[in-house]
Amino acid sequence: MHAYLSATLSETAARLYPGAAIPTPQIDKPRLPEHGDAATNLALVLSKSVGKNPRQVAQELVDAFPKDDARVAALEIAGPGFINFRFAAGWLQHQVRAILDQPDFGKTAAWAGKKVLVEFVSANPTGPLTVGHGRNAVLGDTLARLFEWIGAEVTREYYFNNAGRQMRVLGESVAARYHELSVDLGGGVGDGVEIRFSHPFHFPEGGYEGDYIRDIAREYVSRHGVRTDVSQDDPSFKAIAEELIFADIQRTLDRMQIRMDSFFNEDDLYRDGSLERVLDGLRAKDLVYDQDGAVWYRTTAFGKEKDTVLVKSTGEPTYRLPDIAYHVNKLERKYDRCVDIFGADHIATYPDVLSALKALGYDEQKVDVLVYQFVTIVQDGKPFKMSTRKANFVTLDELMDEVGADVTRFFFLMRSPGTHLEFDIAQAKEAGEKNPVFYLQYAHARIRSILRKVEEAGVSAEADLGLLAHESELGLIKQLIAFPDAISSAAESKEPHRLINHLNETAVAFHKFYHDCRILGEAPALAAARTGLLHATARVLRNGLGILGISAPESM
RNA sequence: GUGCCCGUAGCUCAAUCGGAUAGAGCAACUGCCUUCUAAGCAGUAGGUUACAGGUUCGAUCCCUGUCGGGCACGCCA
Repeated sequence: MHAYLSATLSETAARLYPGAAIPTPQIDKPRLPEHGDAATNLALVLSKSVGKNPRQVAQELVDAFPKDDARVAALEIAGPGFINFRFAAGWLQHQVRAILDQPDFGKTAAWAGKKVLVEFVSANPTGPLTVGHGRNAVLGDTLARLFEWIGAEVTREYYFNNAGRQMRVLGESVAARYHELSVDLGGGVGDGVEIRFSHPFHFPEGGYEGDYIRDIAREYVSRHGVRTDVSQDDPSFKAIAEELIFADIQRTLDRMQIRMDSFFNEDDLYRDGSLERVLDGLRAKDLVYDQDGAVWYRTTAFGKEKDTVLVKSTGEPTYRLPDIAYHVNKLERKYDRCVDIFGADHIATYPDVLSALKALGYDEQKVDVLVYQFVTIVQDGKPFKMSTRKANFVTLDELMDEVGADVTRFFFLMRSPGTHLEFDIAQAKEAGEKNPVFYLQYAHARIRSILRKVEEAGVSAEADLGLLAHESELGLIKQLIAFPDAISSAAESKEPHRLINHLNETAVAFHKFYHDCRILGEAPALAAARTGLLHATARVLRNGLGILGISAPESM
């Protein structure tokens, strides 16, 4: 409908004002129902170039508009020169049939044929996922789902590093706990027996203090027994830590309905020469130079105050070099769009990646970054500073144990990514009945319940949808047909909360319908028509909740 | 000190890429269950959109400045 209005307006304007440049008419949904079902500001935009006042332009457009009564019931001029359209009831009723005919109603082909990579979570396997990771994970996965609904072919990728200093400290932390445990066990010989290790052990500086490290140590003992000959830096400690922690992370993601398509190990970039290729390429552009034994990236050439080290004097790259190489790798894999999900703390790093990509001859416009603001954890009414290393955190698993996966996902999605999200643990735990996610689920459950009763009563499935003329019925239909636009808007803007807002409005429209219109007890033909409308509404809610990764319960 | 993000009802947040009278939820108050789920509905109250200017038909949105909060500024990741 919007496309039809826009195109017709465009033709009308071109016919009226042959010389003028006609912009693509913008069609909005007015906030107030008195302003009709769709509105355009075209007259206001044109008034200057045409040299007439906006109301006059609007009048001329309305007079010349070839009104198709089957679609548009009325055109009105309002305010400073808006043109408001009212949809024909017959057209609205017909849309219900269209929804009923499409199980995946809401899906569009806007990005058909596009390959999109969404990289998210990307937490190194040093500990369980915390609520801090939750926003990243849920935003990334929901964006991936949104992109799929506008036709894209999406890959979910998890980028990780298992070779750095943090992982070394992790392995040593496990080793230290293993040593303590072995002493407690008396070397496996018996309590109180003193055992001797051939190498010294100590808890590392800045080591990981969480209990999960002890769990890993216990698993180590159960697999290998007590070995007095290993040293603290034995690779077996890091290996088992990585294995078990990764398994834990994937379990957590699984609980949240997140399934990765690909895990990308940063170490591959070291092995296949990618880092050298990036350095050589940048050096050829005179953007890389050596100084003080280190290799520098000339970021001052792009307006930064200081240049940036890419390779330390120790010969070890900083994280920025593999970051660049990783994005080169993504673009080499021929993705049309590479979306990164970053917390606000990484906001300063990606301009370097973009400038390097451009310098190397890649289209950096294909890289698209969603930066979300931090989650502030509030516990006992006070902000709570988290640290994985100090074991000072709330894990996503603990959170889901308390409030469930649906509430967890919804909570991270309901706010705009750009604003700080306050996560009050106590409030989330007590959320229960008052939680906003239940409002949506309840609407769906209520519909399903009615449909079960309707089926028992034997209401005919053959519906004359032309009987849907009540204000609440038409209002609900208008809400339903806006669903595909809500999806593409949320996807294009990378703001999933827009879909939540829309679904909330849909639930409001349904509850109003429920309040005003009954089914059982009505004349059979009307009951059948309303049953059709309920099926369509349930479909929109179910599809919408599916995009959010939240269940649509049959009953509550 | 420099850069980025944010500032909207008592609290948490919306406001459809500059649109018409700035909206929800929670908290407060008033009504509605003999009828398909009251986890619902209807209503009342709550605002100088931090502040001061600017751009134009029109600004919560764009520009400048001030104040306040967060983050980043390392041969850490």
